[in-house]
Amino acid sequence: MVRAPFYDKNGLKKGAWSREEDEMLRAYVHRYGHSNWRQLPKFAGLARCGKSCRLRWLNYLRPNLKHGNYTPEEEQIIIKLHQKFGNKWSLIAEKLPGRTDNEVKNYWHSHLKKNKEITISMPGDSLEGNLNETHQSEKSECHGEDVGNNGFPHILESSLAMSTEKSSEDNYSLTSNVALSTIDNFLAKEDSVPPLASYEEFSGDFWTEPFLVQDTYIDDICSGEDIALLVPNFDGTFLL
DNA sequence: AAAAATTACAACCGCACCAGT
DNA sequence: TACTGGTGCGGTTGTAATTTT
Repeated sequence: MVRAPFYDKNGLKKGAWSREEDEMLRAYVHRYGHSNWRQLPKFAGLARCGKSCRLRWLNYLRPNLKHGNYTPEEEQIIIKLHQKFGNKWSLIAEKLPGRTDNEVKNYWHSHLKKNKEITISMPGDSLEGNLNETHQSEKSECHGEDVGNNGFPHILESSLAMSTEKSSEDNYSLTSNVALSTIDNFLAKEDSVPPLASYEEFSGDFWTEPFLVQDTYIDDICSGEDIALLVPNFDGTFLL
């Protein structure tokens, strides 16, 4: 389902990431963080461009990410927020702990876009008005002090309790009443909600503070001695 | 059973924004 | 003020997997 790996004219690898590359990137970020994505692949011993490393980390290797199995609640949030914000995927993803903008975007295009006509006819919504209005307020609301806030009640918890079966147009109608009331509450207090719980637990400032992980995670990535062999120093040498 | 069509999603690309100089 | 480098975001592509014919 991914592009076949290949090397471009500059010798940089493109396409699908191998397990080894994932482990190298994960181990490097774990050890040194990612203050400079452009330099990172060189020090990490990866034949990738920094942009590719960043994308791989953000969309796949980051801790606390969820993959697949969107709950009806999540589905409804995406629909609602898309009505409100339009294609502001990063903004929408902020409200969905463990989801990335890329994943939300993909999900929208592959699952929800076709339901748009149904969705926008739901009562209580003034789509155009909301879009214009919220895009105006968005700058201050989402790039200011309230960025990353998350008032949505227990998405992760409810996700676990819910069936893991993928949502469909059928359960869309079944769950919409309950889900929408929850989501409306969520959206109503959106301006005063706390930061993403999952990331807060992980680190006070995910991007600038040292990488903190659970023991299980460390055990996982350090289980093989090859990992230790792959961890480079900033001077270009490698730790053994 | 095979071919064709469709779906799902990881990854790439280009552009915009921001900070530093 | 203009330029440069780094980063983030949104759109798009490529292709494996799945479904339909």
